[in-house]
Amino acid sequence: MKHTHAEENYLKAIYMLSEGEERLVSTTAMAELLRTRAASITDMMQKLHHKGLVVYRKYQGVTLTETGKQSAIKILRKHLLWEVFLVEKLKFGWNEIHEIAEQLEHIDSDILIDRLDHFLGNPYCNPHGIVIPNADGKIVTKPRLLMTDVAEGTSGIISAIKDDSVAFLQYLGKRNIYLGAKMTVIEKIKFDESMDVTIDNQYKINISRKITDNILITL
Amino acid sequence: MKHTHAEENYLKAIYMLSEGEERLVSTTAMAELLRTRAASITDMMQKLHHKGLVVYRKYQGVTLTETGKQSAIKILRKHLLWEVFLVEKLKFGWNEIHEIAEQLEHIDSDILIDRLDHFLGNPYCNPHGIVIPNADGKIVTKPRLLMTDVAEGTSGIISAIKDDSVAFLQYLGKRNIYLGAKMTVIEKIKFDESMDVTIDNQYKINISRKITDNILITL
DNA sequence: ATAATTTTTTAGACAAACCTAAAAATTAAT
DNA sequence: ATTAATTTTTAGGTTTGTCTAAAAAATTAT
Repeated sequence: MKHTHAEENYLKAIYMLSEGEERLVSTTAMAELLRTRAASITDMMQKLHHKGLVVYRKYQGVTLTETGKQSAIKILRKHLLWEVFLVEKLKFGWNEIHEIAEQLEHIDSDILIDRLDHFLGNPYCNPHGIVIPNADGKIVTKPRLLMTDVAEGTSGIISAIKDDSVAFLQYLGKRNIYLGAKMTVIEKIKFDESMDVTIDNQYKINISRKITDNILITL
Repeated sequence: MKHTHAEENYLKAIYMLSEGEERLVSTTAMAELLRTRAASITDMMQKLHHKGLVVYRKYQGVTLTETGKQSAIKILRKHLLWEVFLVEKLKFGWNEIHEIAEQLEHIDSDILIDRLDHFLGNPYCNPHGIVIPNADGKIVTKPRLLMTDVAEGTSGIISAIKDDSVAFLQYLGKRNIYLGAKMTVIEKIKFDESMDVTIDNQYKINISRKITDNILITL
């Protein structure tokens, strides 16, 4: 099913506010998030109810139907993949990407998203660490480890960075540390809590405790 | 100035139909191109006239004002850059890209386009050889040469491919020949009219007359 | 030059997505 | 348990972009 621009925004908003659960979402909460008026929310909820995308009962709030949820997840997937593109390929800072991704998420082409996903190396999550739903709408949450706690000899895929300051991002860029890269702990140095690691099995670098505290990996 | 989705489509249509010249564009021509009705065109032309983007006189057709032309060129630039992205980065075939680029061209962010342009290596033209206007709306047409006619020792940037069959595109892909690559004629072989060339000064390959007939370069 | 044809415009409607202001329902407070 | 406050909905209106059908202008044919 294809939705209008506006419908997509509402579906995504409900999904965000109910955090993937069954929780009822209130009209005012949505109005605030979407920067619109409560009356507009009501209008749209009635429309989406008729379309079978939400369950809406007057004065009670809404939940997504399974169909509606799948649509919302698809939009979210697009949003997150474009965010990865903007950061990893176009070198945007993390603060600048949301607004642009809000536009890009409405581009309608399944094959485009497939290819973008592949082009980006099938990233596990966006720069902020939010897990990207896979092509069939499943959200596979792998356990994540703080780099600091990884044992010697262990490899993992860099899947999120906690600090999003420009300084840190530049540090990472210079050392070719990027989302989706494979990082392997070669040796942990007790003295200063730093560690020697390799990136993509290629070259060895030493990263300090401050750095390891800000990198999350999936095994 | 910011325009609506629809306004942008109309501006681009006028620009396409007048081929960058002052030529008057008729209502029916636009209706056909935009797959809409003549009455809708009239409505929009009156609106754009009020906004100062076109000069419209009843029953006489429209032309773009300088402002309107600059807007149209900006949209075209975005369209063409996204097409390069789709082909060069996401490996789309040339037939599949237009529809997607029609959507992407409406994404509103100057910085996004700047960075995309840079990411793509500031391409001179789209895969079909249409020149991409630069950031300040100028269309710089460099003379283009058929590869076949290039003298030994000469280098140029691949700027268009005439044949867009899947077979040819695959041939190019395999040999790492892509839009924007630097091609240098090492030796022209009289016997079969083939030539030895290097791609990006890196490796030498031999390309037949049939190939050179389908590659255009700018010096 | 007049009639026939085609093109273009006007007039009036409609759907989508929003709004404001007032009414109704729910929730909180005494 | 009423009253007060808040939330939500309804009713009616606006803008954008589309449409159809009819009128007007321009073009082409006789």
